[in-house]
Amino acid sequence: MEATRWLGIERPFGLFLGMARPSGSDAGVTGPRVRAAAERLFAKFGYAAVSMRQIAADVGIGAGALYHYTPDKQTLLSRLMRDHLEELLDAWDAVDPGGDTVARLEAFARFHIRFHLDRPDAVFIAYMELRSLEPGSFAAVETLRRRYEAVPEGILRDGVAAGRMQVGDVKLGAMALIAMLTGVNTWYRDGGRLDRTAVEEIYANMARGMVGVG
Amino acid sequence: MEATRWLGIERPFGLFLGMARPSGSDAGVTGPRVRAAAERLFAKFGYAAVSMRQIAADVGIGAGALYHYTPDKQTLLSRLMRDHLEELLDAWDAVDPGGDTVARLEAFARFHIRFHLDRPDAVFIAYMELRSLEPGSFAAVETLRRRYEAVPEGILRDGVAAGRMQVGDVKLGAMALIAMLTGVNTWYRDGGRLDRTAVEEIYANMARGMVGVG
DNA sequence: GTCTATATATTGATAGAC
DNA sequence: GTCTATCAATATATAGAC
Repeated sequence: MEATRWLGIERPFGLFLGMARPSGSDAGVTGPRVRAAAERLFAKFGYAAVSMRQIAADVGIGAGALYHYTPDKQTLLSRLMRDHLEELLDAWDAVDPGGDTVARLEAFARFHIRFHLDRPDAVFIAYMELRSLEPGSFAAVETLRRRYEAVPEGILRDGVAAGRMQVGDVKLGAMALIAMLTGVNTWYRDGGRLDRTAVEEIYANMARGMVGVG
Repeated sequence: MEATRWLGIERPFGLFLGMARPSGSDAGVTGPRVRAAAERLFAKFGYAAVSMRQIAADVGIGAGALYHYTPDKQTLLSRLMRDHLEELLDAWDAVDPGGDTVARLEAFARFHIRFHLDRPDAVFIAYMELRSLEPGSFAAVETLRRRYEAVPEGILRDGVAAGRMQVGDVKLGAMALIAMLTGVNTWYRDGGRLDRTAVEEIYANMARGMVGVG
């Protein structure tokens, strides 16, 4: 059977199950690969420094073919950032233990470190490329970011109200906590002196001390 | 007198004191203006996104004239970063109170916030454009950054040795402290709910709690 | 769904006039 | 010290063949 016939003729999808797919067809898998390549390259070199050709080359397709998966470069960036923050919010909702405020604080600290260490590229982009967003996307991302900041803020407010925590200012305490925890991404490397669990434990203790938990 | 004569004829420098300078002559002041424009634009849009033409336009000269002040764009960036970190180290040496470890910790926290809030553009560049540096410049900047990290590390080590502080790991405590303090730059704005002194006070307290100062 | 070819704009850096 | 003109490279995005 000639390759040209394979490529040119439409066939019912089921015919390809378990078979080598014709090389021109990657329905459903190229999209995610474009996304992954963009995330990796944007994090490594910065949005402005990465060309659509670089992304295409990383995926293994031509530059023109990229535009079947995103209308433009800007949309590629803004979708990465929005999806990252929405996933972050959903993930916390799924693990929030509720109840005791000190327990929630510790759970938040451990969750934040774990989630962020698992996605260093997305985290870096979400913090560094805000300036590369057009106004509309920027506003949407800011809203999501503020919703996440409200999480530790709520925990601290409850903790102070319950007399379990002492902090000069709840809002500042939340910002300080997030900055401290996110900072782990700048130095942690797998295989280093301390593993993730040890790091989580140490930071959870510092988080407690920071807000006056005796 | 014709403008062409003013521009074309060399004159002793003293002749221009107190007079309007001929428009083509800015000896000694254009250099710093190039530097300032680059710092502002790199911080706002990112190194890769800023063109030499943009910098020149901001200064009010043509693109070609820029190359009298820097051999290339990369040198402009690396000099900004190195100078910033050297100034940071010198500034701490000038205010380090020495002696009591808890007093030094508080002094460091206040100093770090103050110094960084005064130079938001340089700080942002120093943290975000490491990836834009060529290997040689990168190594030099990393060395300076590590020297600064050694400051809080030394304070914590002394504090733990003196039994005044408790921290799970000295190195992690130093990194957490720096990240927490630098984070102020992401949200602080003059004229907001709290002024700089109030912010310094609150963060100094959180810093103490973080390392177990009772 | 991918390719090649291309339109149009912009980039960093240099040369030479004044 | 600044200007104008320019080179060679590269950018995003589109059009149309297969």
